[in-house]
Amino acid sequence: MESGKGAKTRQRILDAARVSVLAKGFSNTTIDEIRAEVGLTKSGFLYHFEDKTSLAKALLNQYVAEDDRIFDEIFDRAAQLNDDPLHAFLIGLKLLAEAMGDLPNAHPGCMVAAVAYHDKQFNHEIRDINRGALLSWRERFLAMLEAAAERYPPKVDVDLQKLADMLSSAMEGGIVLSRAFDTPSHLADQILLYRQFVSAVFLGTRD
Amino acid sequence: MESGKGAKTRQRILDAARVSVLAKGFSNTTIDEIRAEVGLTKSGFLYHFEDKTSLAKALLNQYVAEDDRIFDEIFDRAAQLNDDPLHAFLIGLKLLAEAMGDLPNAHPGCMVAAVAYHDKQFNHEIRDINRGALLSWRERFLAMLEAAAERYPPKVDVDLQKLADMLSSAMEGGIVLSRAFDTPSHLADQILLYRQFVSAVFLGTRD
DNA sequence: AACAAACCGTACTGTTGGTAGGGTTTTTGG
DNA sequence: CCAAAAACCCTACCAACAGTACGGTTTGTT
Repeated sequence: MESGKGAKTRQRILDAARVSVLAKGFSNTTIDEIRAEVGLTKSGFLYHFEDKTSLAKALLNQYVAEDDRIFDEIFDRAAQLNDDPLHAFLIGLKLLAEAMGDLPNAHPGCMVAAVAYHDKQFNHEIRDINRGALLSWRERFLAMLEAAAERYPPKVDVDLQKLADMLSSAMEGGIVLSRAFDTPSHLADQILLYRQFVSAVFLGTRD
Repeated sequence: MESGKGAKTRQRILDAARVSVLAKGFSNTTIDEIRAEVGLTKSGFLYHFEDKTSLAKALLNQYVAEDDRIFDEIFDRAAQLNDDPLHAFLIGLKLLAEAMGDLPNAHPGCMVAAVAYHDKQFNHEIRDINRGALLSWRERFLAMLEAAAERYPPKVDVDLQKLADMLSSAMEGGIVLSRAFDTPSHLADQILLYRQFVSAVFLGTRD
């Protein structure tokens, strides 16, 4: 049971760090800044995280976990709304677009991409978490695509694994656009375009 | 005529900076590191760039310019190979995928995304360059899509501007995947998937 | 030769990440 | 309630880095 006071402080550190990192990037977020926000001394901070890399690791892990929860929620609900695997996936994508429309900064992709771009700076452990998250998303989406493909023979010759990766890619790319233009809707737009492609692949473009 | 010795040194600084920034991110690239690579003293470096932000600006500007050149080259050549606007675009996408397949790190998207993620750290000037680049890509791709749409009535109800942005998004997302998995081919794959979507939009999915 | 551009040298400031180690308060289990 | 462990605080320090300041020297151009 990790419900002591320390766990709560640790979480407050992670919350403060998340805000700053998503706003300014990891390197531009200082320990002193986070420590002040939480109301700790430097020693207090270092009691919870031995160094900044350790903080990055915890931050990324938490993000990935939260992400899995969100995906579970959305696609489970979509599956409830429609028994057909393809249409459940399409409904899930619409729900996903809605969910991401307001808060692109809250999406884990931000954190994953932020880490992917920092690259060499981080140790192997963190890079593995990153890669692992992308791989788990691939498996998740691929399973749904394969289920859809069984009932609907694809009308476009695509590699389903790449098509699965395309959703991750669309989210990462959509986040870049959203941040550059400072308009969150771009992320939702890209997810919906992906949805149209999936629809075209399995259902064709017939009116 | 900017062909003096200073301009050459300046370029050597930019070249060295590019390598480090793409490998480790901007914040993790030190002036001292670049200076040593070029064989300068710190004073010598600061003679060419008054501070690190000025270097970032020059780096981004050069990247965007180089990018425009590459796009010009590829899509001009594609237009030569086929008079039809749609097929010229599709050919261009294939050439683009080939060109990006080997060297995803060389793509400006890396730099643009790196800046987009750093965000607040940079001044408005740099953010504007970034946004301007994405806007110019949008216009470029949109023009080709509109030309295609005139001859081929879209079979999928898509906003052409968003479809234009989707290519930028696919490249940015593809770069994230390529870097995370350390396999350059992901970028090419995502461009080719985008190509298949464009084909489906204008030509349909009929065999 | 004159002048400016392209550097070098040195010394210094402030911020940040991180180390070291002892001290104090708070929480918790027996 | 009491002892031990957890959760902090305090002070001092180091090294890396960005940036300032400013005078001096070399190199290229005309």
